[in-house]
Amino acid sequence: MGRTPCCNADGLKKGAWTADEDQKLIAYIKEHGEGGWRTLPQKAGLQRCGKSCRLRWANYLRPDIKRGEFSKEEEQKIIELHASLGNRWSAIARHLPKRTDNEIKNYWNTHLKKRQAEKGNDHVCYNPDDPSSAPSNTSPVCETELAPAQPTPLRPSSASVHLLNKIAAKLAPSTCLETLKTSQSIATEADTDVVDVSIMNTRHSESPPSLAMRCPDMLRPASTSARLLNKMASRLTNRLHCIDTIKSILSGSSDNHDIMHRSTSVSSLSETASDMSRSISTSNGGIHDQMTTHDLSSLMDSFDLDLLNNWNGVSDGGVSSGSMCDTYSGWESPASPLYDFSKNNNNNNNYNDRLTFSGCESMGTCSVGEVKDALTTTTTTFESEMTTGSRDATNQLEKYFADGFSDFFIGDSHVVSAFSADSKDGGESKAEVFEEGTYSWEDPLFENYQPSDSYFF
DNA sequence: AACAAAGACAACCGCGAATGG
DNA sequence: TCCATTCGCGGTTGTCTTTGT
Repeated sequence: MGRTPCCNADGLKKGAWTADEDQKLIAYIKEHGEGGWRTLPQKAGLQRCGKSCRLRWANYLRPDIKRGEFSKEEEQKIIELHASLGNRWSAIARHLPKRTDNEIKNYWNTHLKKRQAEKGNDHVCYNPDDPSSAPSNTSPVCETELAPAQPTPLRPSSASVHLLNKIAAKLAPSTCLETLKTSQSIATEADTDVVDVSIMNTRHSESPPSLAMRCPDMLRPASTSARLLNKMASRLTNRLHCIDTIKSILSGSSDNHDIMHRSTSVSSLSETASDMSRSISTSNGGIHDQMTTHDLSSLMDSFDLDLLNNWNGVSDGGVSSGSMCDTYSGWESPASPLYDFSKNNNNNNNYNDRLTFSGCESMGTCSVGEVKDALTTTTTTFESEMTTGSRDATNQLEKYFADGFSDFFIGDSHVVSAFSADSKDGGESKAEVFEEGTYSWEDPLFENYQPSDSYFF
């Protein structure tokens, strides 16, 4: 089939971007989010092709990009990754927080390539298609092995918790319960303290045999409904630090067999929310009490947030629109000695201003302020997109769940809903199971609903 | 000071995979 | 299932800056 040119050259500007163009692009994306690159220039008033806009945004304007000198650690990491992955810059970039593939590529070509050649490292030109070109002490690493599934912290607002719970509840089938039960029993055997969510991953150096390993069918590619949600997730959260969390939540919508994903999704929500809760509350004692109320708005108030002025995001994992299942095959084991919140529930600990998160290698560390930004952007964007229905993806989602979106009645037997935890639950996260029936968030007695069973993470 | 060469990096191009009607 | 469209990726080019002569 013929490929249409990415843009009509007539009247479209090329070359260096001006500050004015940058501002237009930033303003548009701030308001409407990423995506729809083909129509974006016209809507944003830019005489550029969509592709140019996307590149400009992705490689230069995105707020979560770290620019400037590469550190020694980053250099070393690039060298190591290049030895394994070759010129797969996007894959390499996933391991370097806040660095773009283009930047890494340029840095390699202008600095490291020559240096490595001078050192006589023969893997400079490693070709993944030609294993013989690989260095003797390394072996080609497949994408699914190296690509980090990057759970990122999310602490939704109370409203967002509801929204996400609605989705999680709608998506979670009764079979999810078995996974939850299984994972809980495994965890009990392995660690009576705190269940690490990585227990449900396909690869974690210290995990017991994962469900996925025992049930390969669980990792089937996402179906149409999953694609729908993938699209929505990417539309809604491309620029967000919490993209992977939401992505993992939403990716649990695969139609039939990927229980693995679904259970991971539910636990990811609660796990990361719990981590976020702990990390923020322990790093800033002044807001701890507010966190226990599940009311993020008060938390935001305490930070004196100005949403429009808090566009300084943090790294996102990037969206690979078609590889959700691939990239969610496992959590990356942190290479650096990140603080493991899942093993430390002592809220009396004193933390530095900068926070680190277990299992979030791509994120590295971030400050309280960055967490705040991520929360702000995530919750406001997610809620507005969900509630206004102004975007295609949202419309599609609402259509998809037209029959009772506001309820969380699942199938014909159970309801599973993931809740973020607070101190009342001992700092843990839980999934609750309700007996058969229809439940409504709008019900004033909602808080009195009694689950028949609860599972803690 | 003038010019050329090299370096650095933003931006572009084309391909292929993913997506959706 | 087909096929037009969209998007992401990796290679390459263009342009500006720095360095050397």
